[in-house]
Amino acid sequence: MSKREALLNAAEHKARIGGYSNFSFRELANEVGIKSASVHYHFPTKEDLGAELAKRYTENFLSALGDPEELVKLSQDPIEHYVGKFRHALIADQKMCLCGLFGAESDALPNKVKLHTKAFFLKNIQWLQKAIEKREGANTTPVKARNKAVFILSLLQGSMMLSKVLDSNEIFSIATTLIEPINNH
Amino acid sequence: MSKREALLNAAEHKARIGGYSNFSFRELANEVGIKSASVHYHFPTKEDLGAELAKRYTENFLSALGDPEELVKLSQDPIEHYVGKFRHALIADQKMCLCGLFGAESDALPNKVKLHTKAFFLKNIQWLQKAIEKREGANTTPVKARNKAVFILSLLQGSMMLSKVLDSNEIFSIATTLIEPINNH
DNA sequence: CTATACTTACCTATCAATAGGTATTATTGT
DNA sequence: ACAATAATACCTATTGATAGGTAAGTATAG
Repeated sequence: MSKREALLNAAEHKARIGGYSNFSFRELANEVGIKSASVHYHFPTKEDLGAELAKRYTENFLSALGDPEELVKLSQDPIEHYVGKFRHALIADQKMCLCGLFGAESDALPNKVKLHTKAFFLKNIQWLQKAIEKREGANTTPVKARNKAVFILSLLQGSMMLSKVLDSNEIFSIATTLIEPINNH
Repeated sequence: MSKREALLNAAEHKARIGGYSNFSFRELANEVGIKSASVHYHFPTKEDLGAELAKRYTENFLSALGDPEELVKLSQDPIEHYVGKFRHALIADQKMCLCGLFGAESDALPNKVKLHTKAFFLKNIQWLQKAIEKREGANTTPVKARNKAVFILSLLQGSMMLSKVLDSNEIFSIATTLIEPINNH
């Protein structure tokens, strides 16, 4: 693993716990075994590092999701698939969604970081909208599908946060169980 | 207004934009016109200030909500009333819920602050549970009402965050419009 | 006289960032 | 093949700003 990757991994770990201000060049450098000044070689400023972090997170998340059309073709529920990715982040990683945290503090974020965080949400809404359109076929419209996408993403982000602060994975289960009745409405 | 109150107000403003690390003793002192060392007279440590902030926010929010039983008696929908408080925070204040932000970064918060943040969510779930029980009478159970409470609070917190990062109040409207179908389920 | 509400004057730690330097490894021109 | 060039991946040392926190002193009101 390159030092650059190691720096991003260390930064992601810390950012997913306490946000943008929860990682510093010094700490990251110590963790990967270089000097803090050398971090500036890979990332000129902290803003650049933060932007790359959000960008990489978005790319990894979206590529892990795959194509919703493929899932529907294989008779898999893409929404359940989607919820599973969030469940994994919460239960296995025991951490928040990086962009969920960045999103909450977005008004205090450097511009580049904010833009990449925004892109995460737009791309996720697009993915969900397509998933719902493919799953429900003629029973929905682009607007209705997009509204459901916004609803699902909001609920997942919110319940993830509640689960973290109340230290209870059950909270996430409760909230996500109530997604289905909405979908069938 | 006392300096103590002014400090809390300034801290709340900053914290609701960028979280716990977005306010400092120096900045707060400058804003209210005292020296940073004098802030320690009112709040021994930043942890104490943060805890008081979350505590005061919770008290103000709960007392602004009033008693859900009273609302039901006056034929008002307590859930709509509740959603209105969040809408106000987002539209009028143009800021996140303080505890929504603290909740997202709760694993990096000093203990006292984390505990008061946790209390905010427990008290809000209790309020919503009672509201649903009073509104739906024999049509619900304590468990079902609590689950709905968790669902509503998750959705509100999540949609508030999405609205902030996407800079669109419509997102909040879309997400909250979909609360009612769930309630009637 | 004494508690309240500050002030001045510090401290130590940490922050992101910069300047200037050193090996090591690739690339390129002849 | 070999030397010149340049990019890669770091280093030490330092800057100016900012962080939270402390001790000792001062003004003021009851």
